Amino acid sequence: MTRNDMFTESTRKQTRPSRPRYLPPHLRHQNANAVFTDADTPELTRPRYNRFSLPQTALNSGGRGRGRGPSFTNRQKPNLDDEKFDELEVIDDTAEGTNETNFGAYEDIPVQASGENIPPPVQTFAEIDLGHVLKQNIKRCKFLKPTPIQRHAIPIVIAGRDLMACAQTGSGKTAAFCFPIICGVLKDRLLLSIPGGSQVACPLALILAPTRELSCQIHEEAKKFAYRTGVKIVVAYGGTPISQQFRNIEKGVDILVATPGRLVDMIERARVSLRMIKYLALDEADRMLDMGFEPQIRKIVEKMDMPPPGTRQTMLFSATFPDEIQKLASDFLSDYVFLAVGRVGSSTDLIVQRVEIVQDMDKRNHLLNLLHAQKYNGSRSKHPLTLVFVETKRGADELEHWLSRNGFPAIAIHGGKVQMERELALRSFKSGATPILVATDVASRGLDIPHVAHVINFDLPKNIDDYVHRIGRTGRAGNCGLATAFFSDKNLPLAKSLAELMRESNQEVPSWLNQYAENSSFSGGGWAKRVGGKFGGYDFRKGFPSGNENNYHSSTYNDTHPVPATGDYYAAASANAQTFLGSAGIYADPCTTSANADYLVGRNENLDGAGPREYAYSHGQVVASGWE
DNA sequence: AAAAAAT
Repeated sequence: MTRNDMFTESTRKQTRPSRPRYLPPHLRHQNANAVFTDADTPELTRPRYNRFSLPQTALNSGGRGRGRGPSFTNRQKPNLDDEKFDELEVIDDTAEGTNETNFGAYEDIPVQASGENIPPPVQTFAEIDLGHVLKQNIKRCKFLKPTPIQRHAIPIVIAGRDLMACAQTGSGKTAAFCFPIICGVLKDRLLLSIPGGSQVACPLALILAPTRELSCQIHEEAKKFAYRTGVKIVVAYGGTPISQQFRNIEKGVDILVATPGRLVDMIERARVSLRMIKYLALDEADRMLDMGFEPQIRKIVEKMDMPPPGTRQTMLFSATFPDEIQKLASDFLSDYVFLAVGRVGSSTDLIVQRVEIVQDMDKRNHLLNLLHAQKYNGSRSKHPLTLVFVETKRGADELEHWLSRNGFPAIAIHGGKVQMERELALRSFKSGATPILVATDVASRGLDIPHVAHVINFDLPKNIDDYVHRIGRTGRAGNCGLATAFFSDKNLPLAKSLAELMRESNQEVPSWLNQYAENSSFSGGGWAKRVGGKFGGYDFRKGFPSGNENNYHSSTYNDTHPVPATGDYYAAASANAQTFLGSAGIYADPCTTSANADYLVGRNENLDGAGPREYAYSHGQVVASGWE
């Protein structure tokens, strides 16, 4: 089946080229700090291309294959005179396996930068002093022009600055941090005498990722970028024997790519030391700093032997950067630049988002209908790759079996499977052998799976940021994709933020969803309020983009005790009170009480029928909720 | 309440 068949008539309507050029709200009256958009790009170098004509073009391109853009491409033909290189699998996150990618879709994307003395962006790779070998590799990787994140981030990192960047995985961000790291490692190795033959490995750079599969993916890419530089890159993650990974490390390691648990293990066994770290990169940083991960990351970054901020370079990347995560992250950074790149292939026009009301008991049948429609809608050879997200591991297994029993070859991936099964599932999906992958959030972030045509949120996530990451698995590298969500009663808390997100990305919002959103007292998906509009985030050092006078962010963000002595607070003395407030980006001291409460944590109320929860209020509005 | 990440 072609992409063409997957889109409904209403979809076509939305993607008319006549739509006005979208400008993110906070760029409309822009003056503060540096803002670069393509308006800064000289007219001659700008492509004759309008981002908003892309979906239309792509949709009508059925005869020419899947959603490709117009005739131009930023890709060269592969350089075939280098056989060994070509043996390496090319899976950089800006590629889609084909040699043609809609890089034109990147050109029109605004980039916002804030911070002190921001190094200016470049327009070409030639302007950056990366050295001869790296330039060769850039050519081999068929990168002709840097993507927006690369144009901005690479000069910042080369200049020695710390960086917090909001950018989608499909935007070329892996290369954005790998090239300057490899370049820096090459220079540092000349200056430093690395002890040889030592039992303990001392990498110069550390790249951390939240899942094993993602660390593998980054490793594969980084190896390609470092080809023939002599820079040694090793990956370390759990679920697989540690002995082989030790052997890899013993051969020397300049750049270590790792998941947190296995890294801590190796450090505690004194096989790895972080004392030589000059570069630290956290991929999917918002996940790395969420409640479950933060202590481990803090341990690695602050309590082992890693040099402190200011003596190393730290880079944080994520598609979304909630305010409270930025606060945590600023502990790791020194005088950093904040970059926000407008989303590509995530919640932009390239992904058509649909929401349907489906109650839990009807979900299976509804899914089957969708899959049937997909199957008989012109598909002759292959079923399009469909990624189905569910809430639980058990739910994933059950749905896998149920789909298989009903004639749809499906395979599940979740953290309850052993690593071999996980990798098998991913391979089987990628190859098309099992064109339906049922996944938990293990697959929601960072993974680059080419040609995912359809993401189905069988169970919607609690958090709008997770939704953004999940649908970002389709519409990669400038191609278009479809995302369908099953919205049930349980998802009421998400109504408002989902409607907002869809509106921002020029999607048709069903009237019932707007109705739910209006009636909802929830300010932002239950856990955390999203700010930043079209961007994945907004530099929290500037405060809220829209005038919320009642916030404590801009003035106190780096204060270890940010609660003002005379603040009007009330926090219930429940164990989770602080957590809830923290999740909403609000700091509260549970000992501080006041009759004039700005923030109040109520216990065990059942506001939406989804079960009793705790709620945090500000002036009568729910600002956070969660289970006790 | 769930998921991920070490054994």
